[in-house]
Order: sequence, then structure tokens, then C-alpha cells
Amino acid sequence: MNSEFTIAVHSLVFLAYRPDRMATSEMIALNVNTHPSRVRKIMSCLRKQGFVRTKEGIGGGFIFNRSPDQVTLAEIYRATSIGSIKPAWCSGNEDEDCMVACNMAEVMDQVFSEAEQQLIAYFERITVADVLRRVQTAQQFKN
Amino acid sequence: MNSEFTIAVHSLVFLAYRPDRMATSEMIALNVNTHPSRVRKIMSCLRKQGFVRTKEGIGGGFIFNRSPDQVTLAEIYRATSIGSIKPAWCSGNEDEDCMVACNMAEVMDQVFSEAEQQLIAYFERITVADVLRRVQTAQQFKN
DNA sequence: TGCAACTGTAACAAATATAATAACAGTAAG
DNA sequence: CTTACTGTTATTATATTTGTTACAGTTGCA
Repeated sequence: MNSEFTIAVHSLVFLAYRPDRMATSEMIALNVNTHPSRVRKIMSCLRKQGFVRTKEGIGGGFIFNRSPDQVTLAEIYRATSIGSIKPAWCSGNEDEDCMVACNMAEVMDQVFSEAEQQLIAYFERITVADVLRRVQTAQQFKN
Repeated sequence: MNSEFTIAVHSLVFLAYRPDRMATSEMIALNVNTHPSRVRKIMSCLRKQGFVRTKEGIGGGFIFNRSPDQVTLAEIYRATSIGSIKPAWCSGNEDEDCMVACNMAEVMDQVFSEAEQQLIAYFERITVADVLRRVQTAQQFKN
């Protein structure tokens, strides 16, 4: 799977964690450990889906636009990474004179698509607030 | 996800489809549409797990060693691709002075690991024989 | 009005992962 | 002892992912 999902989740958790629910791409990038430009690209996608709003210019940044306990990982997955569990490579060959060769690509497509539904059903049960709580729990075990 | 899973499933379905349940790496590679060497590498892994046995020398090849309706995609996934839904890239930074930065990698690890269990639970319900039947069904819809 | 701190986006470069290919030793049948 | 196979490693080619740079557009404020 695509790491954009990870970055999107991390960014939203970070925003949820901040008292003002706001941060610049530079702050997020430092926290996530990537380049601010990559953060902006992914946040731009989250903005188009209404997860965050942005403020340009001085004192600007990204602002969490919804309640962290209402946003599920399923929504984030759909926004950033839908289709990413299926490998790009496809087996089989339509021109072959064999039922298996001709139809495996289509059948595996179905299988991966159903598998992805299972994954999404699981992500449906986890919110950004849940992830933040898990982070807090993990932290407590260190102390 | 790794396409080795796809190739492994396709290869076993192809073997299950053959009356003698046997084929050479060249035949499988032609059917799957890849290089025989790649097939041998993946089949070699399936042999070590007991899914197939091999016969070297003239007249040799790979032979399905179990009943197609007993082998689930979950077993094949575990044999070839375990851990592959988690992206290699990890977010966060242990050295950062922030709870979120320090613990997100661990938390996302848990999340991906649980997600993979869901995936495997789904694959548990599909056998090689089921996939072959799906191939047959797909074929019928073309005629 | 003009500078400074932001986002938005595209283009490019670097790194990494994946797939194809070649090569050759080992094995078994005839 | 030759031919048709697997087993395995190494190498090359290709695709994908990530990082980086650059710059236009926006906004707040002195």
C-alpha cells in the first residue's frame, strides 16, 4: 500500500492533537518526517474532500475542519489510496487459447476488490480520535 | 501488494485445471505471462511449504500436491506475501520531542497488522478450487 | 505599498522496489 | 552422454515512490 494513507492519517492525528487544530506544512512535515511539499500535496487532496481547510498567507496553515471522532480511517483511505491493495502487475494473457490465462486477470480483480472492501470495513471502525488515543496509550507504556 | 501472490494463485489454479495437475515452469510462465525463472522462484517457495512437489529432469515439472478445494488463498498469502499491505515507508521520528511523532510508527504498525488479519480472514474463505470455478463462470459469460 | 510567511502546483531528480533476463550447476530419463 | 527439466544467483531494465526545487498566488501587517 501507498504511504500517502499513512501520511494523511498522521497529519490529521497531529492536527487533532494540537490545541488550535492547526499547523503549517513545515510543522507537519517535521512531525511526519518528510518534505513540506509532499505534505502540501496530500493535504491539498484532504482539503478537496473537506477534511481540512487551509489558510494562505502569513499565520496560515492547515486546519482540521471536522471532529476527530467523526473521521474514520475508511474515509481517509478512500480519499487517498483507493485501489492500492491490488498490484499493478496483472497475470494472464487474453490472446492465449486457455480459459485460465484469459480470465485470471478479471477474477483476481474481483478478489482484490472484495478484499479491499474487507479492509475498508475494518478502517470504518477506527477514527482519528481513536488513533490519537492509541498514540497516548503507546506513550504511557514507555513511562 | 506484491504480485507474487497473484502469480502463486494463478500457477496453482493452472495446475488444478490440468488433468494431470502438472506443468513445467515454461508452460506456467506462458499462461501467467511472465518469465519461467520467476515462476520457478515462486514455485520453489510453494514447494518448501508443501503446496506442490517437483520432479527434476526430463518429463519433470511442478505437481499440485494437495487438493485444490483444501488450499485457501490465506495459506498462499501467508506463504508468499505476509506483511505486504504495510508500506515500507514509516512516518514519524523517535528523536522528535512530540508524542505523536514518537509513537505513530508503532500505532500504524498495529493498524496495518490488524488490517492484514481482516484480509487473511477473507482469503480464508476462498480456495484454489473456488478461483477455478470463478474462472469458469467468467468464461461462460463470454459465450 | 512592499515584505514576509504561507499554500498550490508542476517539474525534475534521486532512491527504491519490482520484474525480466541470463547463466549455470544439479538431476533424472532414456 | 545428451536432452529436458528444476534451483538459485546475479545482473539489468523498468516502474514506482519519494525528495527537492522553483515559482506563482494569497494574505497579514508594518
